[in-house]
Amino acid sequence: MASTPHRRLAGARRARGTPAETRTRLVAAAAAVFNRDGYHGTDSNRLARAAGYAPGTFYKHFPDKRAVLLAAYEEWVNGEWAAIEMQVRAGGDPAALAARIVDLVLALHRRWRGLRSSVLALVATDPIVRRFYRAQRRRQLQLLQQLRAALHGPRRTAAEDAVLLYTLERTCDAVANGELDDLGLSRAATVRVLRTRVQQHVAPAERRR
Amino acid sequence: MASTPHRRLAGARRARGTPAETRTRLVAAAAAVFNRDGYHGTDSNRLARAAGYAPGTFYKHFPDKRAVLLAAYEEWVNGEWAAIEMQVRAGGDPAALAARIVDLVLALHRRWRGLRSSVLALVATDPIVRRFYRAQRRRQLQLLQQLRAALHGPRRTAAEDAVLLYTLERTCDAVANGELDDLGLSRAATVRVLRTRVQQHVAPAERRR
Amino acid sequence: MASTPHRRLAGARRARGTPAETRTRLVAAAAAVFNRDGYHGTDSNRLARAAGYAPGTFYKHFPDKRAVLLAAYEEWVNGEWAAIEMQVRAGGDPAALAARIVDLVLALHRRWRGLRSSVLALVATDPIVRRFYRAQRRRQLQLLQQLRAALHGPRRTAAEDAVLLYTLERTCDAVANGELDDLGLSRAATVRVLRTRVQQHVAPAERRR
Amino acid sequence: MASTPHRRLAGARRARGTPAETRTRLVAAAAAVFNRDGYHGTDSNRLARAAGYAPGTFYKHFPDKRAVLLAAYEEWVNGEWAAIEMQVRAGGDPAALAARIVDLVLALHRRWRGLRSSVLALVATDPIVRRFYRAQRRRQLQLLQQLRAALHGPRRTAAEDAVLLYTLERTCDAVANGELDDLGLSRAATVRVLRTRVQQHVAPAERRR
DNA sequence: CATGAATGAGCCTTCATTCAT
DNA sequence: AATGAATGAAGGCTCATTCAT
Repeated sequence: MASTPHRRLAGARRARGTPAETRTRLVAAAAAVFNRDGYHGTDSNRLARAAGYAPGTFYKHFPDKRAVLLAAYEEWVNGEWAAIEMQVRAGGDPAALAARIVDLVLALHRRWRGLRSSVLALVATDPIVRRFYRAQRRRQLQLLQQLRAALHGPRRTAAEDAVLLYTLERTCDAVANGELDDLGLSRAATVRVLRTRVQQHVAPAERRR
Repeated sequence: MASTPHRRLAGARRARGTPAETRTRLVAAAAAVFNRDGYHGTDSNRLARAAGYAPGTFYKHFPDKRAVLLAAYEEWVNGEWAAIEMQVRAGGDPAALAARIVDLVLALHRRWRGLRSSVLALVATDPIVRRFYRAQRRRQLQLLQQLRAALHGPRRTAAEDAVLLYTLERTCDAVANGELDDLGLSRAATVRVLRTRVQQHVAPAERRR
Repeated sequence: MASTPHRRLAGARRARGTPAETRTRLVAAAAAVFNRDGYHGTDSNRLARAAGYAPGTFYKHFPDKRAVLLAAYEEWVNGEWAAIEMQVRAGGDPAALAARIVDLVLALHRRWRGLRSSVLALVATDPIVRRFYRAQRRRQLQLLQQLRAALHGPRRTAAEDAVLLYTLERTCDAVANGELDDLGLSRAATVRVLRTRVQQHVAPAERRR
Repeated sequence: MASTPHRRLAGARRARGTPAETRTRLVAAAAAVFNRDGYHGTDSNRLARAAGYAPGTFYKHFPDKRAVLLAAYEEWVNGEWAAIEMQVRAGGDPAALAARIVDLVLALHRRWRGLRSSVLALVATDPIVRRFYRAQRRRQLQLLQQLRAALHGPRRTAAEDAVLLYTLERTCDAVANGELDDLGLSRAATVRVLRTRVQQHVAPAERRR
């Protein structure tokens, strides 16, 4: 009874779940913290603590700080695609679908603008983040093509697709960041412009105007 | 051990010019270094040395690192505007002018992509940089309106103007960053799309197609 | 050049004890170093190294350099009080007790003159140190009153108490600093004067002279 | 007329007075700034500017920052002595004289507490300041003896004189610093205690009480 | 698996001092 | 005599990362 006096406490060490669960928690917490404070606005200790772990645990699951950012971003991109695909499968007439997609993208950019900014801040200087980011873009382009095909939309060059994506992304960021409000522009009007752009790009040109 | 703790060898080599000249050198050097290494990739000592000065000199001219970034960015924006206005004054038919402006913006984004990225990296997290950045945007919108007026272009809403600017900016950044090459897209084709967009937005709609 | 700017060799040698132990070591080392070199004669890195730690460790335990000074000073004051109270409890006739207290205070001022000077150097300019310092003084005044009561000493006004404390403190500092030796005065004689002052102030006036 | 185009401006260089005047201005400005901000709270550039000069000028008149402090302090001590001697020469009965001297010392400590603190902050760590400070103390002791002689006061040992000086000085500092107010003690009562001490020490013991 | 004390390179900034003009 | 631009060592503090437990 007194033979293993330390055992009980030592044995009571946290074992809060499988490694996968821990990793998931770390990524989720990191996403939230990056989103709030920015990549350069936190440190890895804070990320670990936000997930309820000690600093060391963080480095058991990620080689470095950048790695969680990438993981969080990947999760985000996957989520965005899944949501868009769900909308596409939900069907509806092209105009309505385009509107729903714009709204969706906008909402996600809004919710995760800080995380997105964190990624962008590294894309310029970090080759690995850059490669990762562009890989996501490639998949995005493919998705757009599939979407157009599904809707029996018009032929578009890859360049046109890319410009549309940039327009959508950048404008959504602007709305999400509050940049438009700041400029005294109407958010609603801008969203309408965006919807039109997406529609015209993606939807079959039924006797336009 | 106390008394006068810093009996340094300090000294001053030369007085290489007026404060204005020094400031100019510091801003120019900072622009180049930020452009190459990114805001978070250098430090104020390096910026000073790049301009040929000691660390202390830096702080005689700027309260902190952010301040040079702002100065460098302001210089850049002014330069861009001046160049665009020069093109506008040079005149020519709208299509050609639009093309020249797109080329110009593209070249400037290409040359200074790192500087631009540095600013963007801070816009998300630093309120002062954000305010500064948006003030520039406001002026940009005004310029665009003037340009359209000068060309007797069509009526556009402010939202449309903004979306055009975002499209132009983001796509130019993408080209400048090499993102397009990376995606296997033709830079020339993309530029052509951009030119068309700008033309249609700004130029009088003479029997379009 | 960016990516991960600080891929350091960082590491941790050992976990040499509980945070409380580390803190204690840091305070003790800081007391010694301040005592030797003065507050403005060292820096936080040196304080950490003196305790056997790296610079970063210091800031895990104190928000800034001033905080250790305060901690070290508090420790010192507590030690002085404890020692005096021990003497009081040891009892003895008032004259002898007064003498022992003066000797004690003197010894402590002698041993820690540099630390005391460090605190005084900040009291004038740093509001936080000032508040702290005066709080200690208040407790000192209370202690003196209790001492007088315990000895059934004469009534004294608070002003008289304060003047006695100042006399004791300042003269002890002078002796401790070697100021008296420097002035060619006899340390023993001065101590005798002090003892008399304290005795007369604190002890019952049995047929004085 | 055009032969010496730069002469006029170059010749118009400031020549605001003799070196002695410049030095005096520098010392006066330094005294004021040290008094307000403390020795470690300003820098030599600020001292020069406060006197209306450029940084370089400062070092034409003083070998280093410490030297002005010493000069300012010396000036202060001389002023205090001169004032006291004036009071002594003004005569009057010993009790009144003692009161006037206490008031005088108090007023000067009050006015220049920051300057005094600056000196004290260095005395502990800087041998040169220490030597200087103690030389002043020696002269002070002599003055006290002369004062006692002039008043036909009682014999006192040098140790007693020193303790009186310390009491006077430290208590005046406390009053000047606001320490007493802070402790909830009456300034007037404390001053009365001080006056009595000085009187008893210096004045002939006419049937005391 | 998790902990968290410890690390130390390095960033930002200050300021006593110099020297060419 | 005065100037003031320039200096650069060093101080305060951070944070990505490690490793003994």
